[in-house]
Amino acid sequence: MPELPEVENVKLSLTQLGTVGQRFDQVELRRKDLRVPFPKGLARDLKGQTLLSIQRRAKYLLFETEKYYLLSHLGMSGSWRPLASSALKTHDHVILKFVSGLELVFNDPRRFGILDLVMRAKLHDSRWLQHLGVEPLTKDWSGEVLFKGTRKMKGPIKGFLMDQKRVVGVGNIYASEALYAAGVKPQRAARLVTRAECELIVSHVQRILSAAIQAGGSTIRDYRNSNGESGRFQNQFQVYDRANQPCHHCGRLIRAKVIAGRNTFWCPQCQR
DNA sequence: CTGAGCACCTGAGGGC
DNA sequence: TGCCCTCAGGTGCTCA
Repeated sequence: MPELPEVENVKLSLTQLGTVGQRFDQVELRRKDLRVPFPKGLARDLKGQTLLSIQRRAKYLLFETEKYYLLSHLGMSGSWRPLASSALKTHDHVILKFVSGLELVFNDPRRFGILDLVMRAKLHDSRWLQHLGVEPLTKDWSGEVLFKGTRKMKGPIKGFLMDQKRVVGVGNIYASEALYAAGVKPQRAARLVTRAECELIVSHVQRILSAAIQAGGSTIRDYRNSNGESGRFQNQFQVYDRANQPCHHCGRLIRAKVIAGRNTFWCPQCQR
């Protein structure tokens, strides 16, 4: 489900619910694990902590409290919603209850998500964050950084963009979309991408991620923000999930193939 | 170090 | 209607 724009929108919608400033009360764990076991003492430690902010690092949500960060990764199918008056559903695995009575439910059918609690000082050394690369929407990322980072890389440029150790937040949708916009074939060896193309790729990744954030993210099947709203950026896809449909620019049929382990879409005419 | 393949899990959709 | 197969927005691990 979620790449950077979707996680960013979950962050924004959770904040809009008025969660920040509220004090945690009970935390209900309705099973013992997701991809990994819930940390020991999660419920006990979080109780009484005040939620100071909700941040995003890569595709992780960071719930900041006085002593801890609660890390949440949505995996492929995770979502947060207020319980309000709605009934519990299957795959509702965690309920964060606040003193005010507000309750946030984490639902994740495939259970590829992660929930972890780390001490504030150890946040960036945590097993989940320590290997992460640069944030794409900051000045720390540039054509020069991409160019230098790819010079010895034999693998496809698409795989490099999706590798969270290199640059974070770009997943299968936005990698295909950005490479189309930049005119670079996704299967091209990263080290053969020119300096000028690196500039183009960075600017298009940044433009597309920003536009997708503005559009509320992309909903292919089931993505919803925490207000239950779908994204709208899927209406602007140029290549993703458009195999055998005409390119909006040249009319050639969009091709699809597994590259870097994931189904990948490109225009054989517009991308070289 | 790199890159490929596999594993983790459920549900939707297509073909028969 | 039901069964079987494939595929899905992610990422950590193992192995060569």
